[in-house]
Amino acid sequence: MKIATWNVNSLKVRLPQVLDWLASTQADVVCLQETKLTDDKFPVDALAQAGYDTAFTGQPTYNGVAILARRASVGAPASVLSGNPLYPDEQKRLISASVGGVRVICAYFPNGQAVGSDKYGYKLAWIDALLRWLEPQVAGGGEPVALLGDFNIAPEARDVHDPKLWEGQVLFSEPERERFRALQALGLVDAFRLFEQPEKSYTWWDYRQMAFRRNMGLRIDHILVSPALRGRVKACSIDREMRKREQPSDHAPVVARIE
DNA sequence: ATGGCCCGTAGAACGGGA
Repeated sequence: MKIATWNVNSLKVRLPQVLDWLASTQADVVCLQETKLTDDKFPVDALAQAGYDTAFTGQPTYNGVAILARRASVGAPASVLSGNPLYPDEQKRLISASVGGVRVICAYFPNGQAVGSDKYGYKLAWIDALLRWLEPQVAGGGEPVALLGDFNIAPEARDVHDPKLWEGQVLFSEPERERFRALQALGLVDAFRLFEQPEKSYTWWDYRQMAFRRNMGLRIDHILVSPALRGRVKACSIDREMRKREQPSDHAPVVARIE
């Protein structure tokens, strides 16, 4: 089973690319972030025609997350839950569903804007609530858990093109990295780091400064798996191809293969 | 030295992203 996460930065704009990418990768489960679509505008039919059943939650202009499940291989998303019951939030950043025997959690962590800002405080509180909600799910004897999404956290120096420049900045500040470690302390494992990876592997590059061509990026999109899945992960990689296209998302997909 | 882009909502700039 191939599972993936991709911040598409508007599913309306990116739908043709998403359909192309689904056709070429044949991913079984895909978590999307920043759909920026209200539910009435979600492209249910186009994705169904491509072979994917969907679960989604959105709002005007901002945020929005979705889980796509390849009907022929894993069936439709089941037991769909929008949001975190421990953190009522009008921002649509979280959706989870059971797919292919895995509890798939699709998350769009808040950006935080600037360290010390209100949005930064919201980011930390949002993650703390996520931790409280996840703990029993990861520890419990239920379905194995996969947490996929745009975490808006670069966990280590090697995940940042210029760690000195980014030290203390939002996305790489110590309180954010500490929370990433708290997710790991629950038992969740960074699938990407289970394998030998190229140096300077990133998932996001600013649209400005020709950042992609210069590989000035951050690794902020992640796939974390619970202990029961760890041994079943056979590969994990960043798919840079879509970032090379015309009118790309600023994020690249991350893909993991689970046996 | 600074900021340089893209998207949505607009129906011009601006908030937000990261």
